Amino acid sequence: MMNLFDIDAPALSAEQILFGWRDTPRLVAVEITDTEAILHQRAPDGSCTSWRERLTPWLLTTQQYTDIDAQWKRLDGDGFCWMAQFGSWTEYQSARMRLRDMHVDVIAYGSPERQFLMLSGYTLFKGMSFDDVHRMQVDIETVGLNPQEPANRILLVVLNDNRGWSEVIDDADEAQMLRRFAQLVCERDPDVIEGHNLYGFDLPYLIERARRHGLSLTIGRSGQPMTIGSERNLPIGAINRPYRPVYIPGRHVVDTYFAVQRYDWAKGDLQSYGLKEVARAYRIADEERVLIDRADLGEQWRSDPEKVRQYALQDAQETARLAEIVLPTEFYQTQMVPDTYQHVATAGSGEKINAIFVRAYLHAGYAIPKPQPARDYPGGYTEVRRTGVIPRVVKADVESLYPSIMLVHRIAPASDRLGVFLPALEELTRRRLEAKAELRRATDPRQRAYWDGIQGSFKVLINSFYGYLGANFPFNDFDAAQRVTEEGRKIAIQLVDALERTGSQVIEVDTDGVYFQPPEGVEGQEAEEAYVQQIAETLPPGIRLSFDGRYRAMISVKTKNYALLDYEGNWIYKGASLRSRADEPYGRQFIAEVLQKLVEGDRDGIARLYRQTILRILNGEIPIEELARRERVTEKTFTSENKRKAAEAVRGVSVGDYVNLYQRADGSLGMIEDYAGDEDREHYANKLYRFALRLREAIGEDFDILFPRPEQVIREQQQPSLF
DNA sequence: CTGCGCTGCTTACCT
DNA sequence: ACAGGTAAGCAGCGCAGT
Repeated sequence: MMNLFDIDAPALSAEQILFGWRDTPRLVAVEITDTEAILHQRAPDGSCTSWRERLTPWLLTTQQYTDIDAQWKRLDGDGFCWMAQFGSWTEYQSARMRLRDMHVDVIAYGSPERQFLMLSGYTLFKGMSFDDVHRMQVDIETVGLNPQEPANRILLVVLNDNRGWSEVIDDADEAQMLRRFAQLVCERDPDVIEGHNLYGFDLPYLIERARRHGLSLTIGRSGQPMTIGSERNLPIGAINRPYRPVYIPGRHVVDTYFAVQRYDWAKGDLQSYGLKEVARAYRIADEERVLIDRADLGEQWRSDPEKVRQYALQDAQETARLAEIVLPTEFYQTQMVPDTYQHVATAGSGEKINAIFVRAYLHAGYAIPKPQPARDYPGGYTEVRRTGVIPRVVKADVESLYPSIMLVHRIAPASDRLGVFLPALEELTRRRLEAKAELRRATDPRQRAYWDGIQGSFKVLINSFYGYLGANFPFNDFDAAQRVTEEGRKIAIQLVDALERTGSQVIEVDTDGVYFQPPEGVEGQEAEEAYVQQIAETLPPGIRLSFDGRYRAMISVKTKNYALLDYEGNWIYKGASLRSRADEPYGRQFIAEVLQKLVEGDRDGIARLYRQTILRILNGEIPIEELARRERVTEKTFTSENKRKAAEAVRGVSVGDYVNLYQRADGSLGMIEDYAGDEDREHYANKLYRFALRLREAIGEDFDILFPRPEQVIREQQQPSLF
């Protein structure tokens, strides 16, 4: 048996820190028994081989607990400096329970796959591209939404894979269908199961219907059943969504419904995450898409089963194309992170970096430090210098500002005794530049997709190194994080000075980017790029400034709130006050129209639009969908005093869902599904005024003339002779 | 009693 | 369980003025 600590482990190279020290290529799964790990390897011809290795579950504590039966090892350093190793997963779990009852500090990962990969130095998918693994899409169509309702049977199951195979399973006998489903999955033996809302619908539905027939869906790689795990949280940027994962031992279950939300988080392009809408937005919908209203699927199935089959197959194929957009980043990260693809696709980026660090520390026999307690520290530099309509605007930004600062100034956590932080960041940066160069060279679409996936997986990790410093992780360091932002602010100010010294008008600076109007004489893209290059040369070594866009006009409203009009006539809105998805559509529409007229200089048009909109609201001419606001139902919705009215309206809606609420004339809130012609028109007229107020700084002195209070608009309307 | 400004809490956005 | 900064909405409070 391998013993990591009795011999001096050789120091890891930067590549080994990032990818693990085992070169074994093409591992597609690690499957766990009580005492063993089964490793599955897929050869280029598609055939699979497997072998077994010993599993030694482990946990870390800050002191030795001799009454816990384990092999205890002292790690070098402070913090979590004792490692307990166990002969089986059962023994590990009972020890973990005991330590939990003792309320002692412990690092104990609940996933045996992760534990095995961390200690062994293997990672999955080495040397493989996204399409090399065997991916299967699953989609089911049912009579209803509740599988417990006896009549709500599964009508059909569609299976599709990336080897050009598909099958639609339907049968008058539901049990027979379920058996066929399990048989086909086992025969085809996929590595990855993909689906849209798999965790929330298809897989739990299959499990429940099988249970009703006394069947167990044994579709694991070695014939184990599919199971539902306990509730976890999916980090989607700053918010968390509770969900219950489904596990199929030896395969990776990935849900494109979750993946697309993570993918869209920073972009915010999508209004809805339903498969049809997403497929349309990403232009991957079938050209001859069959559409069916799911409410009467049972009826459709009776009258035109072929149409339903076609519809379901298109769903599965669209899911496959969606996966190719939203999942490669997570797939290629799995080549680095000691965890399964399924976990990588649902873990936060800080957690992934942490797993890489901890793996390297344990390999060296080093202890894992305790995290520093949280404290606040200042962040990026933000300033608005001009508001209103500004023509001929250029955007320049510093590429990878914080990672560059960490590399140039050698800023790393003080607790990083082994020195993995900067080498890992350096290696990621170097490899990303390489991948981007390959991407530029490649012409074959598959090659391009591969290099783009690779560089994207590096980018996400690179951008998370700074955030890691200021979060609750073992190697956090708030002093280091503060030095990074301090240096960033200096550079931003230096940039502004250089621009203004050379005759530019700076409009807005935010952290690492600046919008400005270049000096007279700098006309056209070529001249603008040369000018940015000239400014770039005034910045410190290792800090790269680049041209990042040019606009016919910018309407600067408030910090982090502005609209851009490009030279093709497209608008880009930035900031919550201009583009919040929560805002009432009529207000967003109003703001968009005002901005358009503002850039055209049509002030009279703005005044007319405002008055007409108020009158349309008061006359009930605006549909309720335009008046309602979108809200996310959270735990807080039901516990916070601020949300009392909303809580009453959304009773029965589950946490995590979005609802559309409108205000009734009696002041209460209602869901638009229950709309009864009782909206509070006065409230919506006043709200329009508040939308206008958001643009006050951009409008300037005319504001009160263009936007009188709604009461006054009404008075003028009643005395038309005065207007 | 009403209206106003303030605080605290929450969400949604930007880099 | 990557970060801080900004805008905006709502409820509740105290205060001033009626």
